Amino acid sequence: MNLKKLRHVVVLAEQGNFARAADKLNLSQPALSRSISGLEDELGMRLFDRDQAGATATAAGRQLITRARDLLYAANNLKQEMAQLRDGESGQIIFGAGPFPAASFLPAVLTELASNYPRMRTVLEVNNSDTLMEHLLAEKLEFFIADTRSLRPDKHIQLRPLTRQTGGLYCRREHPLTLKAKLSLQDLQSASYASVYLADIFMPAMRKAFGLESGQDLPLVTTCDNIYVLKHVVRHSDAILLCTQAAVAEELGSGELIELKADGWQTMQAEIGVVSLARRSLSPMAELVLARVAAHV
Amino acid sequence: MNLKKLRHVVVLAEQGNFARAADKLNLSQPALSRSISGLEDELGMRLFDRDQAGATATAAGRQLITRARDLLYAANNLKQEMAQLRDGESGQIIFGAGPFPAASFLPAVLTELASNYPRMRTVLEVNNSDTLMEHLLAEKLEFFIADTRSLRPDKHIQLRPLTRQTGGLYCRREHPLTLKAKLSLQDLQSASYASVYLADIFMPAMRKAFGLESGQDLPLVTTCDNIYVLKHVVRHSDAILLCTQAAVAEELGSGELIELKADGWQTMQAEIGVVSLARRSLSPMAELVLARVAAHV
DNA sequence: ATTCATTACGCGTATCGTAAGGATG
DNA sequence: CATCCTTACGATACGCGTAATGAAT
Repeated sequence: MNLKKLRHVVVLAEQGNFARAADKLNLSQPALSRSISGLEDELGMRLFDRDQAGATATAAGRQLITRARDLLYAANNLKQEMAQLRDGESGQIIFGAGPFPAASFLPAVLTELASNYPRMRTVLEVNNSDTLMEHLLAEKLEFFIADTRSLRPDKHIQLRPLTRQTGGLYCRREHPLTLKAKLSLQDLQSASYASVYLADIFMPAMRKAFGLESGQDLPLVTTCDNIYVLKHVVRHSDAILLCTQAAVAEELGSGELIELKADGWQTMQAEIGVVSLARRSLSPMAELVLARVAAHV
Repeated sequence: MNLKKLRHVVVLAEQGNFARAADKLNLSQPALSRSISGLEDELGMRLFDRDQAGATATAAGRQLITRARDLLYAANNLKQEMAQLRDGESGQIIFGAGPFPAASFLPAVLTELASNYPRMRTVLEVNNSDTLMEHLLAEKLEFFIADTRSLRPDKHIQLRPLTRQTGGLYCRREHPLTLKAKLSLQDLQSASYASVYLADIFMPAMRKAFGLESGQDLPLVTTCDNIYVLKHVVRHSDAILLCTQAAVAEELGSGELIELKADGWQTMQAEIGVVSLARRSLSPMAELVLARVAAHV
């Protein structure tokens, strides 16, 4: 007994005639005849009485048909549900992002997803890479998008490079340093900074960029993984925001924030990539999200 | 997508390993592998992530599995239900019987069915042949068992002979005619009778048996299709019961009723048979009932 | 080397379509 | 003879098992 034969039974009962039913099933009439009598043999009962007028379901046939209808309906639903899942028309995707992606391209991606796939639930966790990695390994996230430089290679982890974002120093228009024609590393060293949480691995590079000795600390006054919070701090204080350009593109455009450039300052680059579990395939929805991300990068 | 593949998915998810799942499915491991990846291709999604540890369902896989379980459960129920229907372990059979079968072998048949097939619903309509025929043609009955002599041949009707029952005249022990050594047709003519409803077609034969002219009426005082009612009348009056011997076997055995025999009286015989629709097959339950009937005849 | 899974290949069964064969009005 | 359904027969597709292959520890 399989779904195909059940469908044959149902359609035959509806049409009351082998030829019409076979036609509707895209089947030759003898094939339908065999299919039905095969099922009858299997069940050990007549399901239809045949005569020149056509076919009429027996009592057993009628009982089978009502149940078979339910079964076929459920099977159809299942198929549709799977198709929706595949096409991102339903279902849920949980992923993570570091502060820079979350502040640059991801808002636009989420906006697009929300309008084009209204039935798809998207959950985004914005956090620092360490926490994201922890959650990924616990399978709380399907993947995350973040600066991948601090990630140590791991065979359980799969890394897909996405884009580079150039870093910079950004301050408010009224910042004292904007008055100077030229800035030196000395000027930068004496300023105070706002930045996302920086992994220890970055510290040597940062000290080098700022011309600091290995014992000296970076002049960070505000650390927060939420770029929007940092932006607020920088707009209303003399702290300088240390982040990627893409994360402040809007404020640079409106003139709210201004980039500071100093002689000898080495521009740094964030390597934004997709991090996922090596032994877990990405769901169709995840692939869909990543495709939209790629389009917005 | 078919039930077989759904079962494969469910068992694989349960076992978490192709080899064990294949074993449980009585399948070779490569066959299961092909089955799963075939379904994955069909649905356009990965359902399982594989590695050396085994197979783990993806989000889509997990969703499929929960629905597939329901579907397989329903399909199994359907199969069992059909088997029960076939074996008479459930379901309903509605059939009819004339007064003579109802008073002779049918009580024993119904008793046996009730104890051996307690989950089978049996509905018996006891009535005269004309009414039974009407109900059969309206498909209110699946078949009926009755005296078939009055039935005119009809291509829509199928007739299966079952048994003959010899007719006779039965009265109570205290009946005046029992005092006479020998009875003549004259004696019978002056008595009064109780009988089931007799079709017009029988009248000439009855008149002949009683030695009556074609104008004369049969001396019937009580007509009822319920033999038990007639028996009561006969036990408490001088009416003579005209029926088959089988219908009064018990009362003859206990001596409550006595058979009257008259010179020149021609014994009549009821032709008991099964009447069903020619273009409707009998259900397995009907066949079961008829098999038990045959054993009791 | 062992333990997973997949791919290759040959085979048997199931299912199909065409064509021929009843049965029935 | 027209209209049903069933049987016969050859072709195809599908699913299976065995054996070979691949990947990972």
